[in-house]
Amino acid sequence: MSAQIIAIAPTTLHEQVAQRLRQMLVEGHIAPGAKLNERELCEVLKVSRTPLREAIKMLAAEGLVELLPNRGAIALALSEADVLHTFEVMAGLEGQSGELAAQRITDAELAEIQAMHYEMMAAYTRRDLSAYYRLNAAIHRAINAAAKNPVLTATYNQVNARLQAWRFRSNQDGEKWARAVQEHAQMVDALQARDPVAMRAVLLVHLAHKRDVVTELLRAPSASASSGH
Amino acid sequence: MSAQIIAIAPTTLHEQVAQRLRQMLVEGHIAPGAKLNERELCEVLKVSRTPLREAIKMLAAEGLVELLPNRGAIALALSEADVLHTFEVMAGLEGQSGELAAQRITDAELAEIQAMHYEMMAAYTRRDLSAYYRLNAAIHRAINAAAKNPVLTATYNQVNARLQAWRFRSNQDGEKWARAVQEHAQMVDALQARDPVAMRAVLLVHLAHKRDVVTELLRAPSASASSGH
DNA sequence: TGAGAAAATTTTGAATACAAAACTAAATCC
DNA sequence: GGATTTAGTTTTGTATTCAAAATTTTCTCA
Repeated sequence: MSAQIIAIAPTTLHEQVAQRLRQMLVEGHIAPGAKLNERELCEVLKVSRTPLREAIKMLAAEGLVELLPNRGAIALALSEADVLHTFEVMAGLEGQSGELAAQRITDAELAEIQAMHYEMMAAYTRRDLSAYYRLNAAIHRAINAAAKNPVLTATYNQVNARLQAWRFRSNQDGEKWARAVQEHAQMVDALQARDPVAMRAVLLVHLAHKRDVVTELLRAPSASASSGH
Repeated sequence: MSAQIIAIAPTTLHEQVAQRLRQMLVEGHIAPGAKLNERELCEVLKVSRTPLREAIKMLAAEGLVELLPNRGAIALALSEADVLHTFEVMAGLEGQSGELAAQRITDAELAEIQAMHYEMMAAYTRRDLSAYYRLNAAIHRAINAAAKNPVLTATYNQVNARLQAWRFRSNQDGEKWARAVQEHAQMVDALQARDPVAMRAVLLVHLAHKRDVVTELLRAPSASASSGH
């Protein structure tokens, strides 16, 4: 009881600041390429520069911001080539996640993923984009967890964070959405069959398609206006 | 000319401190699990606490140290399970590196890797462990570079850094050393044949064997005494 | 008017100062 | 004597201050 309170207890200030900045970057409140003004952020976050700067250094190590010596930090702005490279790595990590998950998933974990899959189908049927995104992310997280490798999970999350700003606004059209849903069904099948090879294959295809959706969007100049939230 | 000087020019202090700490951690000058005393490190590195703390935060984000709220930082101390998990991820990343390298390597890059391979064979024949390590690392770096994916390279380097402290002292016996050399020959063959599947397979095996060498060492309590340098 | 130089301002980088938490050790009590 | 409490010290976390670099603005001169 008291142990739980301690576990939840407020962490250090720089940790909290890092968390909030991460959120602001991922949700696009700080635009890609935008300068992180220390004075401004101090006022917004109500902290002094010391913990703010420590947080910025952490985000730099995570690859979410870039440090320019004597010029502060700017929010990560991925070029198209960067996006392709990042998706390539993500595909490898997701593929491995799936491969390991198929080997290590428990019946309970599988049942939960199946349940979330049905919920996602419901959201898809209703064209409820917000719920769909939430469940989609939860399923991918669950697959990752089923791989039972915390290092893989951490690496995956870190690389994935850099893409979140884009995925957040990836409003795919009907055909591609249907395709993604179908791929998700194949994932559940592969997990049920405990087939690592099939699982890896599905996830590689799935990520390649996600990549195509994002790069298409990247080429459309009106991209910045669209958002599901 | 002057542009090059500027490019090499001294970076910020926290960046330099991070670099030196990284080195100290990887080379074991700071033992795994040891506390990073800020006062001490300030004196050793001749800097104030501000840039030191910023550097420590970066290393924490990289996973080289662990932050304990109100207790400072300790050097990463991997359990055997951590090492296994890390090698699993490394295998995936190296496998992908090899796969991509086989598809994208240029003739010049291949020639250089072949040359380094022969140099490594010479070092092996002379049982020159130091030169062997250096060339071995250079070859793996070259394969990674041939994959032409900077995100993959960065991810690989970051995960790999956590294992460096162990590899540094992985004094393998004759039989395993011979096996590793043989695997390297297979890599060169696979690259020459531009065979991504074979390349991936060789690297997965190679990493599995490296993992076995390190875990064996990890179980031997006298591990801390041995070192090749 | 406009390009370039110089001064003022802002902003970042680093050191110092202060506050709070954790650790150490002495002292007290049973 | 041993355990516990309490005072003292150390160490970490955060705020503030100082210095240097970069940016902006103003001024000068063609």
